[in-house]
Amino acid sequence: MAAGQRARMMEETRAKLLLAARNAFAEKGFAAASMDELTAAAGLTRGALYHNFGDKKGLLRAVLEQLDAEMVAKARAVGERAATPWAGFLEECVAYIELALEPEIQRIMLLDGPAVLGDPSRWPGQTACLRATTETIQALIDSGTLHPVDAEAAARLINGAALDAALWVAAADEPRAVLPKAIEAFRCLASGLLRNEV
Amino acid sequence: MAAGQRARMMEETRAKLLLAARNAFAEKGFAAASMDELTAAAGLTRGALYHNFGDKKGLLRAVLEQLDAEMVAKARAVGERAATPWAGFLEECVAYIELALEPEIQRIMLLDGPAVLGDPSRWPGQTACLRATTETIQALIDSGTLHPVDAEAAARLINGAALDAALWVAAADEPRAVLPKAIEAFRCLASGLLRNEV
DNA sequence: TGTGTTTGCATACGGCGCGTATGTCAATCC
DNA sequence: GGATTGACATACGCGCCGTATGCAAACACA
Repeated sequence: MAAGQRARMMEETRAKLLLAARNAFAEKGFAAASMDELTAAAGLTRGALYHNFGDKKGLLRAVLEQLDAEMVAKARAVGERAATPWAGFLEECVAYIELALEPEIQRIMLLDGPAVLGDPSRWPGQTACLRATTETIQALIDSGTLHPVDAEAAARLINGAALDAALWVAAADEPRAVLPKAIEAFRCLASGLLRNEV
Repeated sequence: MAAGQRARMMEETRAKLLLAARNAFAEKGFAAASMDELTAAAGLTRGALYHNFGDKKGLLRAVLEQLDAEMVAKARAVGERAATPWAGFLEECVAYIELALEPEIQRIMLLDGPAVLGDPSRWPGQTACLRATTETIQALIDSGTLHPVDAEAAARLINGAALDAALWVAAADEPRAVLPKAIEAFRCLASGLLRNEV
C-alpha cells in the first residue's frame, strides 16, 4: 500500500504544480512568471519543480501537453456530432477558434509556447491537434471531397488561420462582435479546399 | 552644421543598436539576448540603449517596425508586377511566405514579437503588412472578385495561414521540398475567397 | 566669449530570478 | 536493522534588467 501511496503523492504534487503553472503562465506570461511564487502558490518550493519537470521549459512542455489534450478532446466531441465529414471538420475548426478565445490558451499555447519551444510541429507529439487535423484532411482527400493537396500542409494552413483568427478576435475591442465575422471568413476560406464548389 | 552633425550621430547610434539587436534577437531569441553583449557588439553600452529606446521591449518594437517596413516593401514590389489584381495578391502572399523563411523574420516577427508585445494587430501601426493586405482584399471585394466577407477578418486569416505555413516550412527537415506543397495548398485555400470558381 | 543648461552616453548600484549543489527525512531493500 | 534510494527543501552563485548618478560636449544667451 505504501508504494501506491507514494506514487499517488507524486502525481498529486505534479498536478498541483501544473495547476499553479497554468494560472501563473496565463496571468503573467511565461517570462514574467516567477518559479518561486508559482511553487509557493502550490504549497511547495522550487525543489519539487526541478525534481519533477527538469526546468522551467519542462514545466511549460507539460502544461502544453495538458492543454493540447483538452482541446483536441473537446473539438473532436463537437466534430463527431455533425452530419457529414466535411461539416464535422468545419465544426471542429470553429470549435478550435472558440476554444482559443480562452485567455489561458491564447497566452500559453499561441504566444509563449512557440516563442519558448519553437514551432509547434516540433513539440512532443507535434501537438495532437495538428495530427488530428492532418488525418481528417487526408481522409477527406481520399474520399474525393477535397482537392488532392498535401494534407499536412493544408492542416498547418488551416490551423494557422484558425488560431490566428482567435488571436485577432480576442485582441479586438468587441470580441463578441467580430467572432462571427472571423468564422464566416474562415468557412469561406476553407471552402477553397473543396473539390466541387457548392 | 554642428546641429546636423549631432542629429546624424544620434541616428547612427540608433542604427548601430538596431543592427546589433536584429542579429542578437535573431540568433539567441529575445529572452536570451543580453543587453550588455548586444550593446558591446555595437561599440556602445546599455546607457545608449535605454536613452534611445526606453527599455528592452522598446528596442524590439523598433526592430519590428524596421522588419515590417522591409517586408511590405518587398512584397508589394512583387505583387505590382502581376497581370491581374487577384494574381498580384496571390504573388504577394507567396512572397510573404518566402520572406518568412528567413530565420531573422521567423524568430523576431513570428515567435518573439507576439509573445513579448502581444497580438500583432495591436502593434504600432498594427503592422503595415496587415493594413496592406486588408486594403487589397477590400479592393478585390469591391470589384466583385471576392465574396463579400469582412476584409479585416480575411486579411488576418490569410496572413495567419501564410506566416504559419512559413513557420512550418522552415522547421521542416527539408524546407526546399515542402515549400512548394505549402504554396500549392495556400493557393487552393485562398481560392475559397473567390466569387467565381475558376 | 563666458557661463548655465541641456543632451548623449557611460558607469555604478540594487534587486530579482534561474539553475545547481547540498542537505534532510522517510520509504524501501537485503 | 543498517544501507540506499527517492522526493523534496534549503543555500549559493551568477547573470541580467532597470534606474540613479556622473561626465563631457554641444547648445543658449547676454
